[in-house]
Amino acid sequence: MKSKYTTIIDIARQLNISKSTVSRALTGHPNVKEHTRKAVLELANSMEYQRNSLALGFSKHTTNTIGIMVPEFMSTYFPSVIVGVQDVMQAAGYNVVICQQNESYESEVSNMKLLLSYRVDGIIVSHTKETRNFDHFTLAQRRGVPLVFFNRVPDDMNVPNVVVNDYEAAFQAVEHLIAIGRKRIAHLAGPESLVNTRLRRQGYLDALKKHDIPYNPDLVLSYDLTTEKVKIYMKHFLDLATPPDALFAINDPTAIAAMEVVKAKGLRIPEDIAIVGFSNDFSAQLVYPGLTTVAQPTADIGRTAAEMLLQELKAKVKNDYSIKKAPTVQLPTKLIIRESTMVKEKTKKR
Amino acid sequence: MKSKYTTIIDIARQLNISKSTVSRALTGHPNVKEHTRKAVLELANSMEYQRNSLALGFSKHTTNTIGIMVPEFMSTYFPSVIVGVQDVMQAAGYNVVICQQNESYESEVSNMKLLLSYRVDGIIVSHTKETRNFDHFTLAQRRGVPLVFFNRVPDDMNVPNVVVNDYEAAFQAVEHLIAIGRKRIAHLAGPESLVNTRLRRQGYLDALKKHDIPYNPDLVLSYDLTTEKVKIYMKHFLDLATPPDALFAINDPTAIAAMEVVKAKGLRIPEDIAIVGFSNDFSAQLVYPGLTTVAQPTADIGRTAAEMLLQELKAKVKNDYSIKKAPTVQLPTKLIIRESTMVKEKTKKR
DNA sequence: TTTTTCTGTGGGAACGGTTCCAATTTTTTG
DNA sequence: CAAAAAATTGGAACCGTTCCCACAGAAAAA
Repeated sequence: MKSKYTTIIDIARQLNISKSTVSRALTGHPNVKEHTRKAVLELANSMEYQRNSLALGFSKHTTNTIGIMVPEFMSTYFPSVIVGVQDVMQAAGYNVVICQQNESYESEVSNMKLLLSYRVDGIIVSHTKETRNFDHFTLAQRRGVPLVFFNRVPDDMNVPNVVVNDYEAAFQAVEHLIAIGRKRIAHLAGPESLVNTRLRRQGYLDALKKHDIPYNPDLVLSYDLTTEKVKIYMKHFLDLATPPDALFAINDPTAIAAMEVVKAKGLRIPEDIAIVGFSNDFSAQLVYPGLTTVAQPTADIGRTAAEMLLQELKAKVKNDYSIKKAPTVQLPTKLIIRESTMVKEKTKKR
Repeated sequence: MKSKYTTIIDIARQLNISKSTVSRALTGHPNVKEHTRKAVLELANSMEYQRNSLALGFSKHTTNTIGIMVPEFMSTYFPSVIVGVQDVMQAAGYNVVICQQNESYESEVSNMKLLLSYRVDGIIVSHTKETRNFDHFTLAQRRGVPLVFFNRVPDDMNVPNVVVNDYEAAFQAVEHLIAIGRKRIAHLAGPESLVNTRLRRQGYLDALKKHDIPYNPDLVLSYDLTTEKVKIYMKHFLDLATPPDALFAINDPTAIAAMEVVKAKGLRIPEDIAIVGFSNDFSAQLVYPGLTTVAQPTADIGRTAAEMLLQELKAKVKNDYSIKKAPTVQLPTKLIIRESTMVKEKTKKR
């Protein structure tokens, strides 16, 4: 069955010239007579010719396409990183294909293989919460496909990455809670597998220490980020003999789910319990009361990751395989204070 | 420069057999001696062989990959449709690549060409708000690449699609506003280019008519869905001599932006103005007060679209090109009533 | 034993494009 | 006007895989 796509051979036959010439005319090679080029371009246009990227990538060993793999996109974090990536990549003449893992390690491995089998030129990644084995990533490296990580970065891979200072941001967030007079600060942490979890918890611990607040293990719980579970953990916190007067949550969905539980119990935010989240998801400003949270420059993260990948791609072409420390870029965060931690001045004045 | 990828030829050479046999062993062709197959699979494994999808697609004229194009993914609507699509497609052994248009017509055309140049087997689409010309879609059809639309469907293309009954849903939403006693119901509509806009407005108009509420053109505005503009339009509504006592918004982001304006003006929701949105975005339950809205079965929409595409792909293989009316599937919506339209019983009782 | 039917394997074309090299044509130069 | 140089074109190899065809050897049937 003849394919319905026009090929350069079709064009060549019609014009009675060789396919080499057609190819040259279409790719803008200088050595084609103006007359010929015009004829080719016109016919190509009228036949709706469209280059076959499969054949091209196959023959050139490069596809001008990069992949981006994200663990999920139900929060606004990853989508807006992606927008930043596309921004830079499109300007550089690259195509971007997006893969979404649904937080499943298995999907991650198969998406990785998919991208490699399509011979993408490079990949930008944030791994799933389940990922503990990084072989599928080193495989890409062995194949000479540059990787750039963001947000969730494997500990022991020497790979370029762009992150925020999770430690510092968490430290500041907790200090803010202390500054408004809270002493029993709970922390709902993420899964141990994520660097972010560990760094943010360390920030939490060190902020407590700096202000001579003893660390209470009862007030720290790790969980797997499935927000249904937040109900259980928050109930646990609130049922303690002396319940916490503040919560630092690993991210905004967690914080928001926690708020539901607090409100359902008839407690007031922030009077009874102040709450801080992380990432400044779109919904953080919508919930009632507005959620104090650490803003991340998502689009910038995407743009920076894309630029780093372009660097890698350029270095690769130049065969610059010098083994050096992979670069890490750290972008600034900003604590956004909203009602969930706002001491009401009015109440005091009256 | 030798590629770093293992090929079947590498394997054939090492085992001193022909590449045909290697190919057969790897693809599970029956005519291979068990002994040979085992040797091939083992060596392939240890050499980390990974089939070259470019070569495969190129040679077989089919890629086992479908594309999905969405206008944006900052709201939760499209991401959750995508999850539904992936669900079905992965089970059917297809890969899914995602393209995002940022509501730009130009991106839509170039993403379409990208997908076609990669010879995807089919495409699921929701077009941008800017799209008025559908040539890039008919091009795909001429190439024999089946399309399935959802949510935003071109008017005059005979193409399979899955939608909700926008008319009916809007009708119900407005009737609900009338039921709680509202008479001056404003409508912030979307751009004229979208079918959804026209259907929902018709639902709005007919609900008014049914309840003998005269149509007031001052209370209906079309806008381009850039939420910054909502401020202008809402101010206009609220500054009318007799301002509206209810708002039916084209979608949830619009409704939520409108709520901001209303609250900033010191008016109460729903007492002064009741508000209804559309789609039941994740944020609809988070805003204060909770937003009444029309829930769409997003994951089902994705799954259904995927199943329809699989049908098309199957029909295509069987060379079943009978020209018939393309199927339309309509999925049910559900009006979710929250505080933004909830008459407070308590207040009455007291 | 001879013929027929399977099995397993190898060889080579095909897919659509790029690219290098050689051949041809055109232009320039002496 | 011939020779040299430059411009333009054609031919063929190549990329990795599938798949059809041919063929050898083994097993089954005659």
